[in-house]
Amino acid sequence: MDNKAIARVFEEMADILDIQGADFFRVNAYRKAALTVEGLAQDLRKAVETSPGSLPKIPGIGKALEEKIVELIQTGKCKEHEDLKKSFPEGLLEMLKLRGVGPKKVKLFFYNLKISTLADLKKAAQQQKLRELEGMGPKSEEDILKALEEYAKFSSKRHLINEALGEAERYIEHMKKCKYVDKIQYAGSLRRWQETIGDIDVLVTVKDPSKSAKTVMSHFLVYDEVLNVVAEGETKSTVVLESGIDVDLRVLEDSEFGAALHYFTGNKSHNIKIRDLAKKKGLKISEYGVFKGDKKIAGKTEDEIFESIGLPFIIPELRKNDGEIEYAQKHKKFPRFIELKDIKGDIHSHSTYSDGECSIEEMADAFIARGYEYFAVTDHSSVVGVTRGMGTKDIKKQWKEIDKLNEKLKGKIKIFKGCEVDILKDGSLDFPDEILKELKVVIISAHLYARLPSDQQTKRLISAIENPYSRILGHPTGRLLNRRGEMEFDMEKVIDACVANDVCLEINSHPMRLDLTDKYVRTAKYKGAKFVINTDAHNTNNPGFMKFGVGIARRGWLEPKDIVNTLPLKKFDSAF
DNA sequence: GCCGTTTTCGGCCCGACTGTTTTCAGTCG
Repeated sequence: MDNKAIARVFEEMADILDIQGADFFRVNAYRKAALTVEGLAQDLRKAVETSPGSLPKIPGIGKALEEKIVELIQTGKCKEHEDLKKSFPEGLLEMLKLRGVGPKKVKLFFYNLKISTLADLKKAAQQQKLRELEGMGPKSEEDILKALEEYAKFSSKRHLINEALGEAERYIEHMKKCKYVDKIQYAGSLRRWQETIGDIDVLVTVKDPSKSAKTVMSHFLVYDEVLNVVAEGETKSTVVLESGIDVDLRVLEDSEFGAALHYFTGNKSHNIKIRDLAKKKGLKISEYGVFKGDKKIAGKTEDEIFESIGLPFIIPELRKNDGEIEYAQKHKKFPRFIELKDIKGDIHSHSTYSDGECSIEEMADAFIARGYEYFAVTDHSSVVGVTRGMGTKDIKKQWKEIDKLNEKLKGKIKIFKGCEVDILKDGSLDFPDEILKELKVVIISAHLYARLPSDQQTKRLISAIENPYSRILGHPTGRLLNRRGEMEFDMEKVIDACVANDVCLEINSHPMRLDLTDKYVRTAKYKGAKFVINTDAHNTNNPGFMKFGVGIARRGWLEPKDIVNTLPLKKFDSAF
């Protein structure tokens, strides 16, 4: 049982306990533990193997939860979880996913009307039986039907970051057409550059709030793409867009903007910790500001908020209560993390020589437009049928074309010869050495045999990493967001092999991949790994994905020196 | 269930909006 599965068990236990009406703080402890376990880079299975019966101290995991983790790993089950499940029909938990339905309502429906599935619930709402229950009325029935429809339509998929960002930017453009809008900024998981996005939070300040706040709010609701208005208030409204994504708008006074920006950017557990710190200093922090008694002492900027509790500014990407607050307390200063402007080239791209949509020259123009000094063409090797990979003849033809283009584009951009060569089942590479040795950028990637047993997969990857021509391990876990999970292998051993063999780990910026992800990036950094951030561009628009990879790198605490393609051309050419 | 410069008990972030209510509980973020 891996970390993710353990987290799911804790989450499920929290849900069941919640419905049963268990102590709120106990329920919360399970939820917090689920989040913590899911975010851990360290594989708990391994921790239990090395020292059975005990785990390293993990914040939020005490004796009881630690025992459950050990039990889950050793037996695949946990007695208390099984017992809880027995007391409950399965469908009950799915009801919690409906908008506006929480544990109390599920309990109400189940114990009064024996409703245990979404289908039952729909029937009861249609037959107007829900309104007979305490606290329910015709409107709540209508809301339930709406929520069921929404759930069926959009399921529970999270949104890819490029889609969410596009929606946010278009919405903000719309808002800017309202003349009373002053400052406007998206916050939330999008501002943290999280890999997938649940909903979009937008904050605006208005000029002369008493007169114009209402106008701004109505402007928010009349956007073309709004499918549904979920909530509508004076300072806060929520809508669902046609694409299924929620947008929350908060209307603020200028003096509150920093406090609100901080509050709506941090994840829940970062915010709780910050508020807790403030409390210990005799202060109170809310989205409206920092208060000492009744007196407001800060709120206009985020800097003020951090300053009020004696911390340096924490970049949005780190605000997930993952050690950033403790680091800030201890060091009073963060290193300068990687930024988009530090990237000098993109060394993973495709052309019509394999599954790319554009010629090498078209790709070159796209990279020149981004101000890069170099890029690498790394088309696929032949084994992956769907990618129309290159054979030996094709790649030699490609070299000639690259040589010609390098003449033509001299002074504008340098094109490096490369290949995204497939890792075969036994760990050997899909091109012979005499080809590989001619290449500047050899990316080794696994596209096939994703389901090998973990041991065998680890061996396969390490054997490929040990090939003297390997330079970059491409999209290491092979996951596709919302579509398929990570390959199973021993990440720590693979990272160690990369460090030992001077192979860089790729942060693949494609929004569907974002692979490696932040937690592994951080582990790898502390093991001394080097990284590249690439877009895996298949057309001339894809180079724009670079910012997402940079976001992941920042979330993983990377500095420019950790990343090879921050090197200017000459240094890159001699050092890589 | 977790945790401790309020330390082994008694806390545990804080506020907006909604529907069903005549003052509030539930949900959400």
